[in-house]
Amino acid sequence: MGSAHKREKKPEAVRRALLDCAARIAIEHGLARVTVQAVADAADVTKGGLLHHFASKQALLDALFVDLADAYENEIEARMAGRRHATGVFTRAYVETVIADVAEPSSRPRAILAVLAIGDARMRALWAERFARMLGRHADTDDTLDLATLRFAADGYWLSELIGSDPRDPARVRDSLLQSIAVA
Amino acid sequence: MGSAHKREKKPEAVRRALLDCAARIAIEHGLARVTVQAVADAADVTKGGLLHHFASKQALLDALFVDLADAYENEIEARMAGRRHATGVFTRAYVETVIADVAEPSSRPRAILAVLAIGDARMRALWAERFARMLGRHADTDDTLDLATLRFAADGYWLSELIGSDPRDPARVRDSLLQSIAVA
DNA sequence: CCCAATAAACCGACCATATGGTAGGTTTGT
DNA sequence: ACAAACCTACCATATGGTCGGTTTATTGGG
Repeated sequence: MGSAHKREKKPEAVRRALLDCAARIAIEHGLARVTVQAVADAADVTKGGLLHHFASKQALLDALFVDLADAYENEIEARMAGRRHATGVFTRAYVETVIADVAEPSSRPRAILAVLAIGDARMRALWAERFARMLGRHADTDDTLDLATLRFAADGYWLSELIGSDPRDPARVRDSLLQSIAVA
Repeated sequence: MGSAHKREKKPEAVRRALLDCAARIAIEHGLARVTVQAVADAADVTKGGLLHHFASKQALLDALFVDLADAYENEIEARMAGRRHATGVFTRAYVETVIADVAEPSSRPRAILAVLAIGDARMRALWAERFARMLGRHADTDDTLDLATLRFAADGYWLSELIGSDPRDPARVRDSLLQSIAVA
């Protein structure tokens, strides 16, 4: 409700809340129900309040995309830190990150990212470009078809969990995939 | 334009056109732009005309879902026809079908299905249920984790092609996956 | 074989609501 | 006092949907 102007002002927190709420609505109910009003309500702010932080709905979604994509990439890079620069380092971190996303029911950056990217053609391009850059950075260690296939498998598993079509134990799938990297 | 009431009436063709146009808009521009008006325009019918065939927008999307899901399942079953009832028959047909979907730029039932299912929580449930049934029918030959992983890989590849994040040659990916089935 | 009568396909205008966005004011922080 | 955060009220448009009419196809009786 509209009482945020009487309480303490913490714009950074509100901005975060707006992004989080938009993300939650997107996974829980679908992209179509991510309206300015709905997000504002969920974040306990008025529409005007939201539009103060984000110039438009597009800006909101773009910001959400960037926010999630950054978090996602950072997580992968973080998992790579300290490991030997060898074949499959990137793929290993990638698989771990993707599987971790399905294991964590709340806050699923990957899932929301997909809902955004699949639902909107514009975001697809952004995502493709970003991913291509990320992959290019590790082309020397991870550009084989076999490794790509492992990443595909992780993505496919992740997709199946998002939809709920073929439930499998995350740990088992992860171990199975990581073992294949070791072999390759 | 609204001139369909002067020309020959072929309701079946119009119905198909409506479904096809809805599908096309969904992949090309995103689910958000699949409006009753847009679909009607694309199919060269008025809104009233569309609402005559489908009681509501939901009904349109539901029908599209059923239509695509049926076509998809039928294609898999068709690919299985005549093959020995042995380990991996279903997975083999599944992989072939999914890869064929990315190879065919026009008319991509799988892609549209995903756009629908990922974008809307309700459809996700429908898809999950349907897939579970299909899988259950072949549990005796295709319920191992290894085979599931191959299906995941096909899905992941397919997803990457939808977004355009990691382009690979379909035939190569397919052969690589099918070979793994033979081994397993 | 013709021709009403009936049903189905389709249109056009209209409606209520939801939506994204704007403008200007009020409250809080510095 | 000044600016940033936030709200209220408002606007134009888009959207899903309804309703009654018009056009085409089908069908049964003479």
